[in-house]
Amino acid sequence: MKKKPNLIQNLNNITRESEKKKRILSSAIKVFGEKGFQNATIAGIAKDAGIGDATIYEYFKNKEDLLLAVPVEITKELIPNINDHMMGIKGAFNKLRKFIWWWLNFVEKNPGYGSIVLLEIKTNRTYVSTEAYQAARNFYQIVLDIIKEGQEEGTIKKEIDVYLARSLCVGAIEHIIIRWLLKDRRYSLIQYADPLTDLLIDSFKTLELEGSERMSLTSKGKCNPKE
Amino acid sequence: MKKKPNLIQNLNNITRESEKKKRILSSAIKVFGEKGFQNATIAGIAKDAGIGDATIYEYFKNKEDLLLAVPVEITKELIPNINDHMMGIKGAFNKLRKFIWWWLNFVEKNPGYGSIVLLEIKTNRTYVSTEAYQAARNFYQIVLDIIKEGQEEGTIKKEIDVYLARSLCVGAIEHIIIRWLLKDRRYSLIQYADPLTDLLIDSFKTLELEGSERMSLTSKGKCNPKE
Amino acid sequence: MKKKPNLIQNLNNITRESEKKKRILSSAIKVFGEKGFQNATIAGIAKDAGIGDATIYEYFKNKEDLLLAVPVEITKELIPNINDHMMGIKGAFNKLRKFIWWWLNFVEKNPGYGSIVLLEIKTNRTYVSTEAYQAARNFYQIVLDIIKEGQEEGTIKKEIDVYLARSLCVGAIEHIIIRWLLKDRRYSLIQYADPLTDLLIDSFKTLELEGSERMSLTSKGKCNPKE
Amino acid sequence: MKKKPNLIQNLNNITRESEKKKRILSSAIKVFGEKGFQNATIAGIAKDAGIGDATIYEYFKNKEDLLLAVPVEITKELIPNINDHMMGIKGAFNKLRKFIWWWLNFVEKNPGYGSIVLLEIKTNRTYVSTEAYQAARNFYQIVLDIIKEGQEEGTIKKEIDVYLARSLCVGAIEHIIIRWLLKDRRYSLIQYADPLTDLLIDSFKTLELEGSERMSLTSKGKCNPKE
DNA sequence: AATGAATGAGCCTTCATTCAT
DNA sequence: CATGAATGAAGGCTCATTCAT
Repeated sequence: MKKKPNLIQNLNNITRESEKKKRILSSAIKVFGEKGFQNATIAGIAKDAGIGDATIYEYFKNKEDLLLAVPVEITKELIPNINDHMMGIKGAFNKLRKFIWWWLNFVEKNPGYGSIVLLEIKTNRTYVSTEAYQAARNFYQIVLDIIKEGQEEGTIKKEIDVYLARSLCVGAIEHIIIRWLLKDRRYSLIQYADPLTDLLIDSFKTLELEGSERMSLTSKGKCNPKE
Repeated sequence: MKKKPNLIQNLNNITRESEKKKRILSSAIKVFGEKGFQNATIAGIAKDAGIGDATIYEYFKNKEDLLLAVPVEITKELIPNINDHMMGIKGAFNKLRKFIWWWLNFVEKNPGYGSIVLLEIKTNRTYVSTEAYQAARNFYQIVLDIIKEGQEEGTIKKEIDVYLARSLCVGAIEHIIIRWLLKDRRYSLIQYADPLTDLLIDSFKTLELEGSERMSLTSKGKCNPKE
Repeated sequence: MKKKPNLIQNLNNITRESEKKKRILSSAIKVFGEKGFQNATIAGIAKDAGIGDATIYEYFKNKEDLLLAVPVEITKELIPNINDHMMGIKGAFNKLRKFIWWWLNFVEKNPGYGSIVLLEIKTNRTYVSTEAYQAARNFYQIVLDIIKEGQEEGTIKKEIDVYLARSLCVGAIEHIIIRWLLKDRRYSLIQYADPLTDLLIDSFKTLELEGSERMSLTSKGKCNPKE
Repeated sequence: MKKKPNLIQNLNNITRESEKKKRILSSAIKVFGEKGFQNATIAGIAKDAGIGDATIYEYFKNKEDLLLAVPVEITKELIPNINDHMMGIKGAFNKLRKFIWWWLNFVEKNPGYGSIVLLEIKTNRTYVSTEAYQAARNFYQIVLDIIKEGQEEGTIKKEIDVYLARSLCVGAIEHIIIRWLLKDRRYSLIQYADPLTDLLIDSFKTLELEGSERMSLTSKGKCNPKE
């Protein structure tokens, strides 16, 4: 009674369905990101998406499933995207700098997504074992790879535990992001990219690097060559 | 009928009232810590404390008030305690090492408290402006003071932004703790204290320190004196 | 599975929704009327209406809103109804007699509604400023109009304060009804209609009317012509 | 430990006890009158009386018992008081005028008591069979006696049903009082005494009285002497 | 596929009442 | 007597989920 399906629409069915799914996901990011998981309602997300409540259950098992779908789906696009950005960059430290900048920039542009991952998913006991949690964490595999690369190329101390080094990177980034998310968000996130990277490089770099490679890394000329 | 009062109990009358409040807080830490705020119930906390549901409302305004009371009350004891532990320690890096160890050790012994602060309070938009949130964050003022002290004594680079440095410390510590809280907690937290401190010192230290002070700091002899 | 829909039901779709609302209102009148507002429960009303508890909240904001909806909704039907009954009746006293009879008769047939208006709404401080209270009181505007009409036609003393006269009418009617509601309700209310009207007419009438018009008013020949 | 009882205090025990009871009753009238039965709390009444919650239960069985004690106790003082005021007044109509004035005046001076009787007791199904309800209603026995006296002395029509006549009086008085209680109470109640009495007298009086006795009753000279 | 009306399960909170002191 | 700390019982309300259309 509502709309007669025709051939073309049927042909497009597959894509159209995923488009509606994306619309739901988009509204979910928005609403979950603004209100948090508990305070968000299915009705609210459905209304934002311009669909009926029950329609959400056509695409997602339940409210939790919808929340968890966010990082799973988004990460699918995120990792190719960051990999694309990484191409052509040489050296672990240059890559690290790029990654940190890229991540801070992405969250600043997509605070809803950042909220969901950092405020909802990553601190919820029940989500540790889910695919969503893995997806979010796998994202940081990139950092691990960078550190390993640095060790292989000799710029990062070999005696450093790579997982601890990753914790240092990720912990600092996330800490800065979380503070920003909880505040008024009026200041820019990306301003932290370079200073933070500098600190991390100082922490990781082999001693021989002093005064040499680092020079080319710091944009602000903060480094102090030995002589 | 429940317990025969004796002289000592009578003498303790004044303290006994606050002891019941402490019993509630203790159960709140346990239950909130295990199940999270949303999944915890007042009935569950009351049962754990061995009291009636309504009694909780004699001491706390509501469920949220009880949650927020946890960091407020505990921090009151925590800061004097850590200050006490800090006494007699010389040098910013030695203090930092001690602090990290102390904090990791405390959370390992009190995972419920850690859960409440890191998983409930610190990532909740609605609690940002509360006294509880401030109490939890004020705890890290200690780190800030240590960093400033290091800059004054010349062991920490003066060009470092102290707040960024604190974010590095706190972010890393919390990241390690959160992972531990969400996992099975079967491994020890304090094992990260020294390696993490080493990484942070490398990040903060003035270049001239190479080979001198740091030698005495690392217990594991990881440092590489320039020769 | 519950009931097979047929054509007629489909045609009634629009009305069916308001029919469910009416069913809730009907149960609310019954339960509130029997137990009073405080002792009535949403669960009880829902059960009486044969629906789930939550369904009530689809149609009414909360318990209080449901109570207050009763006079608002009912009065909408009541006033046209009484106006219809008044048509074709000449003279203020004849109208007054009819009104009193109609009102007593209505309450006798709908004691639940009477209870809600007279025992819950009209004696509750918090409901004075509500639409419900106004609706219930506006009903008595009819009495005011009758009295004014009587003064214009010369049958009711012009020096009488119309509002005081209304208080006399309404106060007496309500007093009789309240007593009936609180008793076993085994006696008939409408028996009071004529005697009460006679008393009121004696109170209101201009002196010249003695022995003339009133004769035709009293059905029971109680009047005593002057000789 | 709190206060040492001495002989004199012990001797006064009996009176002191009833004084405390009166203090509780006084606070009950105040709090019940202001907030209504449901919204009033035992704690609130106890606080107003300057005693502990549990003390109320030393004098009254429960909250309901305390409410119902109000009219029972007060009426004990009220009826002798009004009887005292009635002394020396001749004629049913003069007595009626006095009674109406006295009652309106009393409520205006004691709105709390009026609220309890008219808003809580007299409209509550559960209190119909209580002593309190009877006490409140027995008060109006006075009106009944006045009407009977009027019939005996020939000033009130003998064919009037005395109970209906009482309903007319009581209904009108209470209606006026209830409106006043629910409004801001800024206008005076006693202004209604004379006009209302005049209306009632017109309703009750035997026809022969026209122009004779009524002359002396109406203060405003509204009467129309026969010649 | 899409919907929205219907719902039941669940929990916080209040407060009259009691009892040990 | 007087008390206040302790409590159990009870109910309104929300919202994720379902199902008939």
